[in-house]
Amino acid sequence: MTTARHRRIRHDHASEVAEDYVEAIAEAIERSGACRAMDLVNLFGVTHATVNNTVARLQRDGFVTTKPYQPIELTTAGRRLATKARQRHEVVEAFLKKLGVSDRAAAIDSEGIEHHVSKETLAAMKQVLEKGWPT
Amino acid sequence: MTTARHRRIRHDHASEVAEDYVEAIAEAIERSGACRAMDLVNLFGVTHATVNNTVARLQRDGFVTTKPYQPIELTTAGRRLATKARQRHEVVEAFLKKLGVSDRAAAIDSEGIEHHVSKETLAAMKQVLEKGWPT
DNA sequence: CCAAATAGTTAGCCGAAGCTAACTATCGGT
DNA sequence: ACCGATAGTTAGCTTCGGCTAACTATTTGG
Repeated sequence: MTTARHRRIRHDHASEVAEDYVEAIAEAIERSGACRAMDLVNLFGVTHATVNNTVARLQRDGFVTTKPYQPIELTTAGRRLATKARQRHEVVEAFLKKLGVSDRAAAIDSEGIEHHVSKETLAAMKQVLEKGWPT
Repeated sequence: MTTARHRRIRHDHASEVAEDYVEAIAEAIERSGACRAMDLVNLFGVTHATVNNTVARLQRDGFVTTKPYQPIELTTAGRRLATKARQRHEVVEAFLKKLGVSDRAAAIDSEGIEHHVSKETLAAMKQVLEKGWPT
């Protein structure tokens, strides 16, 4: 029982970085047509070497494809994950704002929180955004 | 700018485990008078070796003291951190329940979320618990 | 009271996510 | 057309939070 809980926590953490990267890659592609490693370097504030490592893991796990000196591309699985992550992110951020939290704090907190929100909690937040506070 | 954000994320993660452990140690002491490594083994579903490593880090960082074959004790800093963590945890969990999330999901989600909730968001949640939904 | 069960320690391994340093490749401007 | 700047790669290191295996210490029950 506790083992399952524990594995969940570890796995969640392992995939958080993947979600963040894939989300960022999708955004970069939308915004500028392509995602270069430097976009991720600038966004996450890590070195190019770290971006390389992480993107290599994403490729290994089937979320992106890369060719030397070419932009990073998302696979179908990568696009799916990116969409899911962004939707969750948007709901959490909007919910926090509706709660009365400042834009700045909502932006920061939603980044951390989005990875830990279950389907059920997400649905409850969406409900509030659409229909207002519960009775 | 992004560098600061990044460091925050990394540091947050580093201290998440510390918070979880310290919170659990405080609970065990309250419940049974003392915290043995086995309590943490059972709670987190990790091996005794892992608990040993982690507790060693907690000691290095000044949150607990240990002596061979003795129960784990909290330092003042450890107790302070445990109290803070538990308060946050309780607020988040109660808030989710008030949102209409099931007890089960609220318990699980609050564990992940509590570490990412800023003072401001926590205050907003507390406000809701005390005074009801915002207008 | 002693053996077995339980608890704690130590050593050595792994993968993830960071880093620096040194290198190579590509692109732009004169 | 070249050279410097920018971008990408590779190698090797660190810490954290996991693990197994082998050991030692303590507690407990027959």
